[in-house]
Amino acid sequence: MTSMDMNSERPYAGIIERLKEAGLRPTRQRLALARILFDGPDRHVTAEALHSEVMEANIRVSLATVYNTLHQFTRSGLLREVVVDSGRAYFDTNMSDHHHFFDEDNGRLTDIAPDDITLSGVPTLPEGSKLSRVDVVLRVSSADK
Amino acid sequence: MTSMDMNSERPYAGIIERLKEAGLRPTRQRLALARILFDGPDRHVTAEALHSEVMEANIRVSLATVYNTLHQFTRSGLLREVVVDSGRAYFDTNMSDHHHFFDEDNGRLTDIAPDDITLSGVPTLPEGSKLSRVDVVLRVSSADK
DNA sequence: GTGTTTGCAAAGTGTTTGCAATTTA
DNA sequence: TAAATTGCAAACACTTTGCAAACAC
Repeated sequence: MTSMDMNSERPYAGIIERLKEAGLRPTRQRLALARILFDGPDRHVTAEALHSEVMEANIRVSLATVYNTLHQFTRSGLLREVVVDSGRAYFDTNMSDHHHFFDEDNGRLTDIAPDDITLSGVPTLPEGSKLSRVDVVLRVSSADK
Repeated sequence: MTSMDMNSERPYAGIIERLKEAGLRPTRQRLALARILFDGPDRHVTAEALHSEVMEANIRVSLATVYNTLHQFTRSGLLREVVVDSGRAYFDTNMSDHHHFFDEDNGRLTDIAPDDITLSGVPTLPEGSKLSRVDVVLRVSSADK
């Protein structure tokens, strides 16, 4: 008995519509990735990690397709990118306004609810520019040994 | 004796001591880079940009040395890295507590004084981790045409 | 002299792209 | 069948590294 009983009859219910709404054909690869990403609680993934995960589920998806899909999902508003590392891209399924802890030792991201932190007095923007987003990252080290 | 004069007679005055204090030999390459970085107002650079700049000054420094030097300076507390792009590293000569505007259209960083923005109510950290830094990035698009 | 630093070129990492083959509608 | 999507392998951008030659003290 697995914990996925409630999904086993119509495993892609909802997800198919979600992809269609985004104008993306519900292909085998996109469905597998979307299911990993959107079935369950919010997640933070890198392309490599998501690729490993989908492979472990015995679904063959190329790494190139994982990259393409992550960007399509981002463009469609299903994901957002979180910049915390100058060497790799992270994606977040939580599209609501919030911030992050980033553990520099293990590369793990954790959400911070917007109520848990307050940012006030946003300064005047440089001439002729418009604010597209505010990112707050609390960098921590886990130093766990 | 003080090293307060920034005139052209002793172009490296101060910088040499600064490198020595950091335990770094004042080589031709390090002096040239340090001068570009620390003579004048605070700056934000990428490795490529700094390399171009030093080359324009007719000082031959390899890109590998620029990378190595940026990291040595960072380790020594002369620079800090600012993470705003998942594809390249930015370095900031301003070591005091402050935040940034990042223009996503032209890759330009601008400092925000800590008084111009207030962050309150930092949440409890995950179990067993310690805060190493708080980064606030206001992403803007210049959309200048 | 001796240990440090440099430059080169090669290697490494993460990511994107061109295009033929495959799949979807 | 027409258009979208995939996978591969090659190309890319940025960064790091091994090592012999050059340099600083």
